Amino acid sequence: MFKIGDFSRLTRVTVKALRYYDGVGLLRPARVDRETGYRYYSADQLPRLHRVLALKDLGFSLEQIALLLDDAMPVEQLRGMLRRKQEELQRQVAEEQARLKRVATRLLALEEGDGMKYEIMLKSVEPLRVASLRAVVPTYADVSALFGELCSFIARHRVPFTGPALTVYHDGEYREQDVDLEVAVPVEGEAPAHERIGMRELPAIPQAATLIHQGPYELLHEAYAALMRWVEVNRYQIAGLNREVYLRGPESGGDPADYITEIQLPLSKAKEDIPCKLSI
Amino acid sequence: MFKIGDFSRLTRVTVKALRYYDGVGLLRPARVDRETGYRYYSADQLPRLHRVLALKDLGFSLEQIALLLDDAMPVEQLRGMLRRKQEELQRQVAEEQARLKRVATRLLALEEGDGMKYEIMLKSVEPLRVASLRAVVPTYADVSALFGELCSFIARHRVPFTGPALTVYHDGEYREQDVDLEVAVPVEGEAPAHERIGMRELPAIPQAATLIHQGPYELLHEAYAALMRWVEVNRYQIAGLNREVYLRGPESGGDPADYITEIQLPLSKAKEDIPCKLSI
DNA sequence: TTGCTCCTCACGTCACGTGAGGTGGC
DNA sequence: TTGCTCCTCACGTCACGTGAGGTGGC
Repeated sequence: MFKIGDFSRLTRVTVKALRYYDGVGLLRPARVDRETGYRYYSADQLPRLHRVLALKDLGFSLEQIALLLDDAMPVEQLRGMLRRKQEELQRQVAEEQARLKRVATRLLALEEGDGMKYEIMLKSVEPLRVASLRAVVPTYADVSALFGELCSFIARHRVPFTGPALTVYHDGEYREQDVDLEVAVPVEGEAPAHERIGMRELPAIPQAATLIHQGPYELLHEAYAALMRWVEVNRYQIAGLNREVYLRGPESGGDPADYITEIQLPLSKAKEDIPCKLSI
Repeated sequence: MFKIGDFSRLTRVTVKALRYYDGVGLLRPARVDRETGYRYYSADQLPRLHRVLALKDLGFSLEQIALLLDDAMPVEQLRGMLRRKQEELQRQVAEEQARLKRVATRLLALEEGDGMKYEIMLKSVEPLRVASLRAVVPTYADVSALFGELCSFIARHRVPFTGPALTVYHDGEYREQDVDLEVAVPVEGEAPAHERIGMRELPAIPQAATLIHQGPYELLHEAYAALMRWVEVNRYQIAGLNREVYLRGPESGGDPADYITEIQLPLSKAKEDIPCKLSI
C-alpha cells in the first residue's frame, strides 16, 4: 500500500488529481483510514489508473472514462474505442489545419482592407411561391442536409422549380446550436402534403438592401459588414429576417471562389434620430 | 446603430458573447441607453469585432486580445503577431500528432499486457561523490537543459567523471510545474566554486529496489509499475527519494528504444501489517 | 517536540450558456 | 393590450490548482 504522496511520485500523477479522481469515483483508494482519512493505494490499481490516463490522453472526459471503465469492458472493445478515437483525433488535426487556412483568409481580408467591392441596391422583393422546409437543426452545417431533403422531394414529385434556392434565418439572434432555419426553392404548381415540407408564399419585402457576393461562404461576413455600413450611413432600420439566395453554389460543382450569393435584408426608414440627451 | 439582436444576427456572434465582451471591456457598444440599458452597436465597430474573432480563432485568450488591440497596434505588427501565432498553431498540430503516437505506444502496452519483463533487485547503493545541480525548473522537459549546464561545467573544468549521470526527484509528490530536480554526475577530484553547481556526496541507500529499463522514456511508467507491484508484494515501504541512472541515453545518439535506465527506490521493511479494525 | 505529510473545505479558472425574474417599445 | 426584445443577476461548466486552516505520525 502506498500513501498518496508516494503513489503520486511514482505514477507521476498529482495528489490533487488523485484526490479529484477519488471524489468523482473514478479511482477510489484501495483503503481509507477511518480515523485519519488517509488514502492508501495498492499496486493493483495501476492498470486502472493507466487506462484512465490513456483515455484522457485520447481526449475523453472523465465522465466518459468512468462509463467506459465501469462497464467491465472486454479488452477487445476497449481497443476498438481507442482506434475510433484515434481516427477522431486525426480528423481533429485535419480540422486544425482547416482553421489555419481560415485564419489565412482572414489575414488576407485584413490586408486588403475594405475595398468598396460591393454594390448595395435598395429594391423591393416580390412575394415568392416556394416549397419550403423549416426545422431546428443542431448546427449550421446541417443546412446542406436540409437542402438535400428538400431537393430530393422536389425531384421525386417532379415539381418544376422557377428560381435559385434560398435560406431564411428565423432566429431573432445568432445561435451556435439548435438553429432555426428555413430552406426554400421557388416552384410552380402543387405537390402532395408532407410532414416537414410545405408549399407557401414567402412574403414580399417592400424595402430590402441587397448585394451580390462572389466567393466562398467563409467570406460572407465581409458582405454583411458592407451591408451594415450602408444601412447605418443611410439611416435605415432592420425590419425583418435576412435571406440568402444561392445564385450559384456547391451544386454547380465549381470552385467556392466562384460561388455567387445574394443577401437580402428587409429595412424600414429610421423614424427618428438617436435621441441625444446631453443632460446628465 | 443596431440593437444587440440585429447585430448578433448579422455578425453571427451570440448576444451572450457580445454582452460578455462588453463586460470585460473588449468591445463596448457605441451607445448604451441610460434609461433602458439597451446596447446599440455601430457598423464602425465591425473591424474591431472581426479582429477579435480572428485573434480568438488563432487561439489567443480574450485578455491577450484586449492587450493586443488596445495598444493601437499598427497593422504591420498585428500581421507579425498573426504570422507567429500561425506557426505556433502548426507546432500544435505537430504536437497533436506526437500525442497520437504516444497513445499508440500506450495501446501497444495495453495489448502486450504485463509480461514480467523486469528483474527487480534489492541491493544497497554506496555513497556517491558527484557534481550536482539542483534547481526548480518550470517543467520536466527542462531536465535536459540542466544536464547541458552541468556537463558543460564539468567539461570546462576538466573534472574526470566516474560514472553515468543520474537524476534525483526532490518533490514529495509529483508536480507538473516548478519541478524540484537534481541532476548529478559522479566525479573525482575538485572543481571551482560555482553558484548553482556544487560537489557533494549523495547519501548511501541501505536498501533499494532497483531495476533496469530498456526503451524510450515514455515507457518508464511500466518500469515504475513493476517496481511498485514488487514493493507491495514484498511488504516494503518507501523510504526516500527515487533516482534514475541513465546508463545509456540521448548522448549515445542511438535509438530511444535502446536507451537503458536504472531506477533506484529506497525502501525500508514495513513494520506492521495494515491495522485491520473490523469494529465499526 | 518539530517538521512533514496528510486531510477537508472554499474559491478561482475561461468564455460564455442557461435560466429566473423583470422592464421597455411597438 | 400583448408578445417581443432587451436587461441584470446568479449559477454551472471541466479538471483540477491554490491557498487556508487543521490534524496525525515519526
